[in-house]
Amino acid sequence: MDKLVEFFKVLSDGTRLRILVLLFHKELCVCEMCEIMEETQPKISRHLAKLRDVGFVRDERQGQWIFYYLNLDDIVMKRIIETIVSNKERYPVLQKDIQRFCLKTKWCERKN
Amino acid sequence: MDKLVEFFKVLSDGTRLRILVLLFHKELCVCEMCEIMEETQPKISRHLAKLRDVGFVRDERQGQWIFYYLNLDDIVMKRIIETIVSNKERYPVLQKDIQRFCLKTKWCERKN
DNA sequence: TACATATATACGAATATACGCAAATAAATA
DNA sequence: TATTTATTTGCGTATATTCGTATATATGTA
Repeated sequence: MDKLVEFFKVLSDGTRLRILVLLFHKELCVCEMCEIMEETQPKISRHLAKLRDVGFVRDERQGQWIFYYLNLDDIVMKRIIETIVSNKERYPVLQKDIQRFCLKTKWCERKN
Repeated sequence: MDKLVEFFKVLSDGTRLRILVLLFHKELCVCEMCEIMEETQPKISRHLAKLRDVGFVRDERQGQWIFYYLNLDDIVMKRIIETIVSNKERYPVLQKDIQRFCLKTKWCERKN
């Protein structure tokens, strides 16, 4: 249960919830998240560090950028994120993030 | 999104998660929860107060006892609890609570 | 090498959280 | 009314969380 409680602690911050929902759609580097979420870089970076520390995301440097990937192996946690995403129309902030994500034209270069 | 984040904040404490999972099965009074969860009464009471303050449970006095009911109208929140319950075998603490709940023989008297 | 860009981190301030213990309140009963 | 049982609450303590700002680190490029 501890891991599940830890997961909920992670989700109990709006910034981290938004990050996880975005990474559910696609891997993103820090500056892409800053732009999409309209948040400062240290703020995003700090929350990503927490997410990485508990293993819910993983990072991969590609040149100048560090890309973050959702890393949920747990089926319960995965289903929780899916439930939120499939009800995104009920959460304006999340919906707006996803909209900016979809409308984004300039992406940092992925190697793979 | 705020309400959802608030919900996760509630779930990010093991005691409250256990309470919600129990109340998902049946309404319970404070002393029944104390016995099932093997926790002190002030501890349970304080967490119930938080849950009531944010509206996730409601209370109803019946004589000497105050019974608490799960009060989740939100479909996303409901589904999250359902997901946890239907995977309870993966969470020993929750499973043990439910087991003690099922084996319980003496109940405080319900009026309705 | 010098500089720009991307990312992480240190630090201090403000705030929140959980807990144990003791005491207060409320209802039931002798 | 006095007592017991059920529940809540006040208080002090320890700890955790978030944020902004400034700075450090790492990589790419001129």
